[in-house]
Amino acid sequence: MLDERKASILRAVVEEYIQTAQPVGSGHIASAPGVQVSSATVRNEMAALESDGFLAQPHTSAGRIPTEKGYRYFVDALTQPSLDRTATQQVRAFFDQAHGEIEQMLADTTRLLTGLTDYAAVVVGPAHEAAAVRSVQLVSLAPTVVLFVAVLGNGAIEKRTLELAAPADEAVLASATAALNAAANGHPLSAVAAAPAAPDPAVEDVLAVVRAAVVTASDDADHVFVNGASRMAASFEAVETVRSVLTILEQQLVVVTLLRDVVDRGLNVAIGSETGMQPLADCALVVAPYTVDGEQVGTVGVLGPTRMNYPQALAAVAVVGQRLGNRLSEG
Amino acid sequence: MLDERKASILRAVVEEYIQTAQPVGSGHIASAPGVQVSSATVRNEMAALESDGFLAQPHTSAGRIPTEKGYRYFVDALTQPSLDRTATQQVRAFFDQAHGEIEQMLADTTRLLTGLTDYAAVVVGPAHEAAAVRSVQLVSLAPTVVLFVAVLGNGAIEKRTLELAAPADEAVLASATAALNAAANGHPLSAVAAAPAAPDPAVEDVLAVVRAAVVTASDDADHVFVNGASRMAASFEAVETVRSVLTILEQQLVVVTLLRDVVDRGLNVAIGSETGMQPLADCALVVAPYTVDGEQVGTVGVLGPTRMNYPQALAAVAVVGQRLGNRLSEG
DNA sequence: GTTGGCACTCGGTAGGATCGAGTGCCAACC
DNA sequence: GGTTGGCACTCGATCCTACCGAGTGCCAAC
Repeated sequence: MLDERKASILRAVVEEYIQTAQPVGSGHIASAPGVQVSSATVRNEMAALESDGFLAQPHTSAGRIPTEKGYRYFVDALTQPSLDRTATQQVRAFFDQAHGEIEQMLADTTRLLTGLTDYAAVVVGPAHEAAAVRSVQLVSLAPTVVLFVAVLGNGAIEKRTLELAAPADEAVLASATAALNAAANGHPLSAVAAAPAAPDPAVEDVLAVVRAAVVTASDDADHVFVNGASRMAASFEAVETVRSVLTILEQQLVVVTLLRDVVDRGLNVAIGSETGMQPLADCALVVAPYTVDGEQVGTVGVLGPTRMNYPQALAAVAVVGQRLGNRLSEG
Repeated sequence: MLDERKASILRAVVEEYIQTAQPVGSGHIASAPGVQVSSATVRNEMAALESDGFLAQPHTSAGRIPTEKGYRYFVDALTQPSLDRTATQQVRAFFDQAHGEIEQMLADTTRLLTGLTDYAAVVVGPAHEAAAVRSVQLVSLAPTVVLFVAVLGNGAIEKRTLELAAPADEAVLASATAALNAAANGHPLSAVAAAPAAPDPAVEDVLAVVRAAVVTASDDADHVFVNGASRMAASFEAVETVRSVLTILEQQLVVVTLLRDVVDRGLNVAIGSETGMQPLADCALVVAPYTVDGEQVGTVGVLGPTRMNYPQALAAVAVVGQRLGNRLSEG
């Protein structure tokens, strides 16, 4: 698409702009290592890159800045980037000591990612729908209030508060619990809905409530972890931009959908309008799905300005996603 | 402390400044309702208020802005403020339809508060330490990995992943579970640690691990819910201020401590340096503890700029805290 | 095709004038 | 004696102008 020289000039512009946030002129590029032509030639090439839509000029007598298309080309042309030594060590250390609750671990993973990249990090956890149920229990909280608790194979817990029409005594709850365990154990949570009708009407009443409660899907939002939103404030000059981006990050459901969309499109980077969200026009999103036991169950990602350090972010996200998947597969 | 006229001038300045964010001059005050003196008199009074430390001048020929001391006086002089009709309705509607998981409800409460006030909202949930255990269960996740799950009386769940030295079979876990239930049922979680030694060494091995795991206090951070951080970006001009405030809000442990400190000092408003946190110098925090069954178990609050709408924020926080306590007491 | 040269553009900065909101002070007033 | 109108003064904000310089596009020469 682009000849070798145009490509390397584009790369130099992107790299310089990422670093300085200033429009870059032909002079800087000409004196950059790897470009052995005069600034006049660079100017010609830059003019061509501009008319091809890779670069833009804020105003006539300024340098060039990359367009979304320019960033896109730059990213696509990247060779598989790798993390530097200390970062690799940091990731290794993190996953070596990681333990305990899966939620805690996912939350800590966002912290790891913000630490590595200095951008906002997002981790979408495994949907509970898929995990096998290990144990189900009904616990009475008040005469007509019962808590349904399901322990899933990955250590997550799914619970629902149930309101019963009539009080249920311990014996009823116990036999309902037994029936639910029989139906669900080893199966996904939805199997609870298939629990067979119980002969005892009191027990059946309880089972009916449980069946109904289980089909209302657990909120996706339960499984999103966001960290480092404050880093957005360091990425943008305009407080209004910061506000609108933060507003997006606060809507967990939107965040999940966003990541899912990007992953489904087979991308690992979404730049500006590629995110499909107008408030993220000045942002770029780098994502990587992770797999547990060979199955893609979640996503890790970072959100930063379009002028983000793509090589570093890509490497960090890829490595963390990989490691997280491994860690969850053993756990 | 201040004579009637000074007080009403100070009040007028604070109200005007809260609304406009501009230094307010004597002219505006003189033409304000409730002040029946000329601007010259107002000037004299304002000069006095300044030398008493209630007002400050950004520069010589500008109007006055309130100091922390000025805000403090204003807040202390407030008569118990009340919410307007629509807001009251909103709160009532919210708590009427509130149901389900306690965590979900607390999270939704932060949304209610940001909606009411347009400031960042914080809710600290009841500590799990105090709640009575309703049920305890050990669930095997992997040969040497067991999940300890305790259901608490308020519907919350406390869980710990345990690593056993040796695999434990179902029978061992069942009898350990029984022993734990006997020890803990109806008592706070810490009672688990007092479970008597079991005769069977295999069971006792498991119990030992559980006892050890339970004493490591569950993280306070589990119980903090923050919402509306994006509103901070609307409150400040300087992106750097926004960043530092967001950084604070991201550290859940810091937020809990902050609220706790303020409540412990018996305050319901902490202005600027009263928060004790340098990055919050331009912020004010309005808090209210809430009680469940007569006992103070948590806190709700909003964080905004020092020039926040104190009457509204105080009313919202008070009402929401009250209602939340009631709701949790019945639940 | 590449390069040095050159006229041109235009944002950014600095200096200067002006404006006006607001002040402090003072003399006059009730 | 407290209050008030008047007045000189201050100083940030705004606007204008000049100027600088980084950067451009174009062209003729290599």
